[in-house]
Amino acid sequence: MTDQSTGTTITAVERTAEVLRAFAHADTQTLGVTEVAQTLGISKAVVHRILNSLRAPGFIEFDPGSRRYLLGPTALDVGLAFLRHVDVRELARPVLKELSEQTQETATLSIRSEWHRIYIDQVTPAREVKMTVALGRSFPLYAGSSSKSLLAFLPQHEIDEYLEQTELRAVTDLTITDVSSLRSELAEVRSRGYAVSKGERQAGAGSVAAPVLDHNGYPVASMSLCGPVERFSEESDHAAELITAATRRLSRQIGYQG
Amino acid sequence: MTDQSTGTTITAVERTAEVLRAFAHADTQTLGVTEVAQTLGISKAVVHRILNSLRAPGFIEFDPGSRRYLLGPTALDVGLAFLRHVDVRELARPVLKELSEQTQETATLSIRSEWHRIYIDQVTPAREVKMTVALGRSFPLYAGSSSKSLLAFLPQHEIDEYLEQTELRAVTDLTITDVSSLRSELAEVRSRGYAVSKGERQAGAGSVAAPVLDHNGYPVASMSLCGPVERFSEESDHAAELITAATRRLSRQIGYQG
DNA sequence: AACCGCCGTTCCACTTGGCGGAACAGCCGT
DNA sequence: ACGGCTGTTCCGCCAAGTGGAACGGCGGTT
Repeated sequence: MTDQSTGTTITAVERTAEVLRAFAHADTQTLGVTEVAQTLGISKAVVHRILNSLRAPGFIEFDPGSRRYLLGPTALDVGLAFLRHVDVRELARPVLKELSEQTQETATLSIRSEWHRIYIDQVTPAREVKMTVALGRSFPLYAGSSSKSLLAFLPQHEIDEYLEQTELRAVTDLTITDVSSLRSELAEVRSRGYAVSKGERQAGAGSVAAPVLDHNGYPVASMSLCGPVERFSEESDHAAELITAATRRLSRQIGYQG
Repeated sequence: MTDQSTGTTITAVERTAEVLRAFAHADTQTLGVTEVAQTLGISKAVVHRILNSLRAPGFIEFDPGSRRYLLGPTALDVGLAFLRHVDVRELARPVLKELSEQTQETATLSIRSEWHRIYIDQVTPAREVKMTVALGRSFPLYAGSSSKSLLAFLPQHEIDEYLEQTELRAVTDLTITDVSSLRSELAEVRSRGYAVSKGERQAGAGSVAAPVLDHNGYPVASMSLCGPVERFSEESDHAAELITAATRRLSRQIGYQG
């Protein structure tokens, strides 16, 4: 996807886009002609004509009570059409590649499936000692950084439900198996924005993971960087930085507004 | 709100709106210039310029792989801005009036508040023997058609959680107080699309209710028609028809796509 | 490899559609 | 009633937008 356009543009169309964006970014539901004109630095007459042109197709409505304008339901149609087509795996692919190259570690993408977590993609570095994960294989939602980064950002009642119904069986010697310790760890993950694991899911494996959040702030995926645990002592701060920046970018792309 | 515009319009702006709508209504994520031009009956050169103009502000993106265009994240921004300001009570008001006039019964609007249901609006007919409800008063989420129509359409795990923690105390002699009977009733409500109550919440009161679903398919409100139970024996099929049509319309207005 | 059809992109002459300043009409507060 | 502010309309002007056609690239077929 490229957003650099090189061809001819139409000023009236560009102004239309700016008018719609003004409504998207406004604190108030309604905007007046004069207000929009001042914000965008174009004449009232032009703004009025643009708004008028957007009324019949339903992008804009006029409130005669306040004599101001607001977004109409077609705005929502178009927005939801965008959502229907978002495929997080496709969006994440180039990001995984970039992360793996930058760190020379394995980058993974996981999603939640019911009360489990599944790896759905990975990019491994061109190096001999590295981690690889089994795509499609399911792991418990409490063990490892990818799991924790998903679990931590679920709505509280879903976390509670999960912790209530799940017996925290050790996956490795280092897995957190005590509920109140896990709750503390989840609070830490939320506060930091990313999760760290050193041998909790896979003995000898270190990893850093952060969630990809959707427009509802719901964690729809988790991205991680992982490798042999020795390498992760030195790299973990840098990896954390990269992974949070990458997931933040992806989150925005799928509509997250936090 | 009025969508009949009477002032001057700009052709380029109108075409922009049509281009965006073409993407919203397309079955495929991507559309080509030629395709859009044919659908809308305008020249390829114009379509190309419109799409190009919408790229920098993020409404449209170009996929160099397929050489086709798709909606960009600004489309979602604008759509979500519409959602931020939707007031279901305001949207529902004219519909409540219409329903009450058509049936000569009381039309109500309820929302869920935690594990309760609250009446937030009503329109009563000009007739002496009629129901009125206490706005703002809270009722259990299992008793009465409005409650059942909200509960039935919650995600399964929320239903389970509610039924697990709630003691089904009788509100009237006819209230369902047995969990498995209520589960059957909820399945019936989901299958039918509406709920019926005869004396379950209020002795002597009959009602038909259906949920208003948002863009996630989540029940954000419930609309009902209610009156003395004798009148509801004869009217209930007709009322069900009206209430489901009305809630379907409202649901679509707030982004429901089922 | 050459050819063809199709597509997105660019070009350019033409004309009318879009522009913007200013006037108008309506609304609200004093 | 008056004044200020807003949304709406008017109208002369010209450049912005138009659309047909050519161009360049891609993929499939022979």
